[in-house]
Amino acid sequence: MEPCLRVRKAAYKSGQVIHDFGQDSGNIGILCSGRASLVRLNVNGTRTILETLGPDNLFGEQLAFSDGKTDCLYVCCEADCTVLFLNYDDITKRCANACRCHSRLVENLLELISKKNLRLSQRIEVLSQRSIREKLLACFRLLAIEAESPAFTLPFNTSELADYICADRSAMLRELSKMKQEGLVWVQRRQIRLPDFEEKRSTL
Amino acid sequence: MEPCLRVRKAAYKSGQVIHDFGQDSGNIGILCSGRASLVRLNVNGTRTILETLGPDNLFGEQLAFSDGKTDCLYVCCEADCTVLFLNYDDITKRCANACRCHSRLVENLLELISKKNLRLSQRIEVLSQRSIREKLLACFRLLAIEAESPAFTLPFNTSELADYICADRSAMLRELSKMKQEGLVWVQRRQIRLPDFEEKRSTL
DNA sequence: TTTTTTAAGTTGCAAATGCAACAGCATATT
DNA sequence: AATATGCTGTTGCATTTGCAACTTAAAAAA
Repeated sequence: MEPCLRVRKAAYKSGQVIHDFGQDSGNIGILCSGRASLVRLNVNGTRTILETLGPDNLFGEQLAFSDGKTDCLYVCCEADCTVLFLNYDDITKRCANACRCHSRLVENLLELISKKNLRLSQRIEVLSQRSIREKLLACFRLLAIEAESPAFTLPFNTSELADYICADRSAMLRELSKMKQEGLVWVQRRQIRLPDFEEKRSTL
Repeated sequence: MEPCLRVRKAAYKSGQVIHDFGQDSGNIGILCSGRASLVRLNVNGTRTILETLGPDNLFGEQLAFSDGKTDCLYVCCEADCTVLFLNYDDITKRCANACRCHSRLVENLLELISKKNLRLSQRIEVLSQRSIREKLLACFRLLAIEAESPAFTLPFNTSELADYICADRSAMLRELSKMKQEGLVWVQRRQIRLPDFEEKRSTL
C-alpha cells in the first residue's frame, strides 16, 4: 500500500495458529474478519483464553505480555479469518517523508488500541471477581451489554468458558446449576438470559 | 498549549481522589509525576486494585470499563502527583486545521496507550493464574523484570498486595509463609528475592 | 520513655474450588 | 442402525481459600 509500510495480508481457517508469540516478529496484527482468541497453554497443561478477538481487534508482542518461553502463547483462529500484519516500528518510528496517510494510520490505530484497552479492562473486570459466581455474572453482564439484550448466546462452549474465567469446568458448572436454581440466570445450552437487565438500565 | 486542545494540569496529595469514574468527564488523564492506583470498591466492601499507575500512565473512562453506578471506581493518589487532563474527543476528532503538533500528540499517545496495553496484559497474566501461589509468583516475576533484579521492594503493603492479586489477605500470607519454607521466595517485610532469576534469564 | 496505633503474621473452621471419574445426550461417521 | 466421538452435566473427595478472631511486631504519638 504505502511505501513507508511493510504490510501483509493473510487468511486462516478455523483451528489454525495465526500468530505464535514464541518468536518476536515485530508485527502487530489486525483481525479484518472472522474470530480468534489469544490462548496460553501452561507447562502443566492448563489452557487460558486470555482474549477473544473479533473484527478490528489487534494483537502482537508489543501489546501483550509474554512470559518468555516457559508457556506457549499464540493467537488461534476460531472462525475463518483475514488478518493484516503491520510492522510495529514502521508505525511508531515516524517515516522520513512524514506522509499524510501515515499520520492518518496512527490516528486510526489509536482508536483501535483504545478499544483494545477497554476490552482488556473488561477482561480484568471479570478476572478480578473473587468467586466463580461473581466471575460468571460479570462475564454475562458484559455479554448482555454487548448484545444490547438480557438474552444472548455464549461465544464459548462450557470448557472454553471455564478457561476464560480461569476456573475449573466442573466447579463452574456446579455453580451455574446453583445459580439456575436460585433464579439468578436462565441457561439452555449456550443460550443465556439475565433476569433484571431492564431494571438495571433504568436505575442509571 | 494548543488552540485545538482543552488542557488542564493539576496537582494532588497522597490519599486524594484524582478522578471519579462516576461521572463521565470525557477526559483522559496523563500522570506526569507521582504514583496512583485505579481502585474499585465493591458494594459489599471488597477493594480491588485494578491498576497501578506511574509517570506517563493514562487513565480515563475511554480506557477503562466501568460497571455503571453499582460499584465505586476511582483513581487515588498514592504519592504526590501532577496530572495532565486532555479532552478525549479533541484528540480523536481531528482538528479543523489539521495542525502538525496535533498529529504529533496522537503519535505520542499511541505509544503511551500501547504501553498501557502491555500493563493491562501483565495484570491479566497475574489474575489468570489459578492459585494464590501462582498469582504471587507471576506478580513477583513481573516486579523482578521491572526492577531488572531478582531482588526488589514491593510497592504494596500486604493488604494492598492481597487486593491486587484479588485474594484474601490471611490466605495470601499463609501461602506466602509456605513458599518461604519451601525456598521458593525470600521475604523480609516488603523486600522480596526470587532464587533462580539469573538461571531463567540464561535459558532464554 | 510509655502509650497508642497500625501493619504483619497466625490459626481454626467453614465454605468454595479443583480434581477425577463417570453418566447422559447429541452429532457425526461407518 | 450401530458405533464412535465430543460436549454437557453430575458427584465424592481432597485441597485451597475466605472469614473471623487473635497475637506479635513495628511505627507513630503522647
